[in-house]
Amino acid sequence: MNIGQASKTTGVSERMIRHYERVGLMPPPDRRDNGYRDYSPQSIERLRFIANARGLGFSLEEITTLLGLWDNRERTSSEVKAVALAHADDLGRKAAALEAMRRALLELAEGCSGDSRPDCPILDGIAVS
Amino acid sequence: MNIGQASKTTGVSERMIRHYERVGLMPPPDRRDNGYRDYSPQSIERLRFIANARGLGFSLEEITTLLGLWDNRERTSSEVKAVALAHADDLGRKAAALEAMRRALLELAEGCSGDSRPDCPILDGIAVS
DNA sequence: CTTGACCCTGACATGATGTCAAGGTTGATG
DNA sequence: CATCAACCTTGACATCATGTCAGGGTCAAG
Repeated sequence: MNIGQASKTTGVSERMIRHYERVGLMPPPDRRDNGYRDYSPQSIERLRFIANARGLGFSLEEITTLLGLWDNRERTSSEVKAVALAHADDLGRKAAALEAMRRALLELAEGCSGDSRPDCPILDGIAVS
Repeated sequence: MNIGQASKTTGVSERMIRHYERVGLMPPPDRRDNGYRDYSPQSIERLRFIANARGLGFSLEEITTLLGLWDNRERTSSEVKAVALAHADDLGRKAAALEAMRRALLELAEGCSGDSRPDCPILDGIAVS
C-alpha cells in the first residue's frame, strides 16, 4: 500500500507518517523498485495505534513506550496501566488548569458592562492581579 | 530599572522580556550609556499586564489586542468583553477535550487488571478503537 | 587588577504539524 | 510518442512560547 492510501485509510497525514518513521515510531517500510514506500497490513495497524494514542493525548515519547509494551509479550499489564494512569493524571491537571483560567476570566467578565463605555474591570483585573 | 530587576519583580524571565520587545508587545526601553535596558514604572506595569494575561492563557497575539485596547481610551468595554469571552470559550473547549480524553482513558484502564499478566484492554483499546 | 555578577546579541532546541520547492514515476489521453 | 495529472521522493522553513548556551562587554568590590 502506497503512502497516500495509507494516509487515507488511517487519517494520518503523509507528512506525519514519514515523521513517525524518522523518529523511530514506525519501522522503515519496504520500498518498491521506484523507491515508493510500501505498507503492510501490520504497518497500517501500527499506524492506527499511533493515531488512536495521539487521539488520547499521548505524546510521541509516551507512544514509544506504549508501542514497546505492545510489541513485548513479556510486558505486564501493570506497566501499561501505570503509563495510562500517569497520562490520565496529566490530562486531569491540564484540564483543571484551563478550567481555573476560564473561571477567573469569567469572574472578571461578569463585572464588565460590555457596552460603549471604556471602563472595564477585565482590563483592570489583568493589570493589577 | 535593569532587566534583571524587572525580571525579578515581575516574574517574567529576561529572555521573555527581550522577546516581548522584539515582537512589539513591549516598547523599546530607554538605554543607559552602556547599552543596558532601563525600565520605567510604566514598562513594569505593562510587563505585569502581559504576565497576568499569559496566566489567563491568552496568546501573545491576543495580548497584542488587549494591550491595544488598554492603551486606547476610545475603546468600548464590549470590545474587551468580546475578546475575553471568546478566549473563555476557547479555554472551555480545550478543557472539555482534555477531559474527554481522560474519561476515555480511565474507561479503558478500568478493565485492566494491572497485575503481572500481559493481557491489557488498554493496549487492545488503543489498537482497535 | 581580578573576580563575580550583571548585561548584550545571536543562535539552536523543543513538539507536532503544515506547507512549499524541486524533482522522479506512472498511467491515461491526445 | 508527447504530454498532463496524480502520485511519490527528500529537504527545508514556519509555527508558538520558552529555555539555554556561546561569546563578549560592563561594573563594583576586594
